[in-house]
Amino acid sequence: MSKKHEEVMELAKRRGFIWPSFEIYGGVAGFYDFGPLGALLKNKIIQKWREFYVVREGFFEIDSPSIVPEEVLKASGHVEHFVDAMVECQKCGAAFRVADLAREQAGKDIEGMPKEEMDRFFKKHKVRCPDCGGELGKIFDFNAMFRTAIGPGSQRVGYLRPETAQGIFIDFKRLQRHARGKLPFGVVQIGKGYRNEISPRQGIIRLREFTMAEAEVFFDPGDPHHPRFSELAGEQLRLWLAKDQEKGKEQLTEVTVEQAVKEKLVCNEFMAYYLALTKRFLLDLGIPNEVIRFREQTPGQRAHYSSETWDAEVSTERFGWVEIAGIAYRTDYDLSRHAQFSGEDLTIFSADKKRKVLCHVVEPSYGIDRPLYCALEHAYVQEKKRKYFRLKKDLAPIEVGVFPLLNRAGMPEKAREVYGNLKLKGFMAEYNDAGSIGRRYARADEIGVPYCVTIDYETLKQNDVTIRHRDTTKQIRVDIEKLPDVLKKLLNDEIEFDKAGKPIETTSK
RNA sequence: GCGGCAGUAGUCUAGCUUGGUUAUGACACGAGCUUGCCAAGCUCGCGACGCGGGUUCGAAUCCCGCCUGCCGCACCA
Repeated sequence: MSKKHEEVMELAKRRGFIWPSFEIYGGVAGFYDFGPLGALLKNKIIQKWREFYVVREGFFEIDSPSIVPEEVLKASGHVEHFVDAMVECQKCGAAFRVADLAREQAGKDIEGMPKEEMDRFFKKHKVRCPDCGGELGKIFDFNAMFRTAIGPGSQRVGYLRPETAQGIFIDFKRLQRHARGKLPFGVVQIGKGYRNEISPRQGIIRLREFTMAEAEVFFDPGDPHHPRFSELAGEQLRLWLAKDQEKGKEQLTEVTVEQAVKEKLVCNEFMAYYLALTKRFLLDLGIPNEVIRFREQTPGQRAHYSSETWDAEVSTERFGWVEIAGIAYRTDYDLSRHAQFSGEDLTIFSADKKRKVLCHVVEPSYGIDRPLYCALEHAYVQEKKRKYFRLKKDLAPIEVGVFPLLNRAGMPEKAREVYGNLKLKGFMAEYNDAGSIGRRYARADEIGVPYCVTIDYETLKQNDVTIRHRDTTKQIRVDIEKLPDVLKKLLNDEIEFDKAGKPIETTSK
């Protein structure tokens, strides 16, 4: 049992980052709420992701429904691959798709049959375990999508989306027009996805409802060159190749992005580019390089739509290597399926306008909840006297704490004034005058507040304040008029702490 | 989903074996006092037996079901 995980979760729970959902009704496994600080943190992670993919990559962001009619997910292959009735052998424990066994042993297609009927059908046809001949257990749904009915009456079948990607593929015709027919172009969607896990157990790592951020990059399969490949070509990647995994070798292959493509370890520039971008994103969340690796999925592990997939994994104390993002080469699978099922022509003109092509897709797909946990775990610091989240400044839910040194001589009033001004300037600030100054610093550290401003006797005389740095507990003095500007520069890493004001010595008891 | 163990204030915890006063303590939190910089101190206060049923005169304590968590198995497209 990992002590760190327990401490991180205890702190996260106590201070309002993460709570089990539906607690007063006993809770439901696989669901977590983000409390006030957790919601702020999550939004900052999402915002950072937007900066990477929407601002810098220039991808279009859309927002489509999370309830999806059945035809879409039939076309995408999810109905076939997600909603399987399963049965387990009671003797050897092997699990099988009910539909497969019925076809093999009774020669009948029972897809869509109610479970009770399937049970009767299995008894009637004496279906046994194909591996050991053992008795089979009760039939159960596994890993199903959440099913629902759209509207009354006819009850059109719908599902809660298992991924946001389909919303993008569905809109392809309008999106490519929005891109004015130019290739490549990318589209992203950030939103909830749903997977009805059988027994989610790893806390926030395996949720039944989770936030995902997905990008679909459309390109001409005849021209798989990323226009800005050179920008990331030199980035180092640590790859765990499928062939090494199959041989049971733990060894990682360290190459540059450029080498990865040249040596055909990664199938094309788009895939390699987004591996590198994913690495940069994780580093930017404060996750150290040593705990990041890219694992190539073996053919058996890959989803039905993918011909090559790399998982970005982060090592955690509690859960080992955790998949944070998947970079999948979806080929033209989705577009061709939707073209086929909808009857729409989804081909477009190639860059040279000489050919009609069906775009290929590379998909960097991220969970948001998992990196949030990883960022917390890797930010958690236990020092002699204090334990706190050393969150990156641009992730900290509260940016600045404002405290009066003492509750007398007009200090609280002055502190509230400073606090009010900082809020007006857009800072996520918190005022606290409870207990002693030391307690306030400790409470602020705990939730990762990078800077604390203290109003003391000097403030009242010379209109300046101290700023305290979370990581070093060092302090500087800064004029109140300059405070917002200095804080902004500090938070943006534009200035060094020691040079942002006059360093001061404090006398502690 | 199967088997084993567990669940007491915001957090940690005593009590459970052997049923019986107003459920223990600490920390945290709030108010007041105090306090010249890193969880100081004093006073007061808030706050819990996971949910439901059963046994019993009486249940935190014994029994059953459910929920949740942990461990193992299975599952994780």
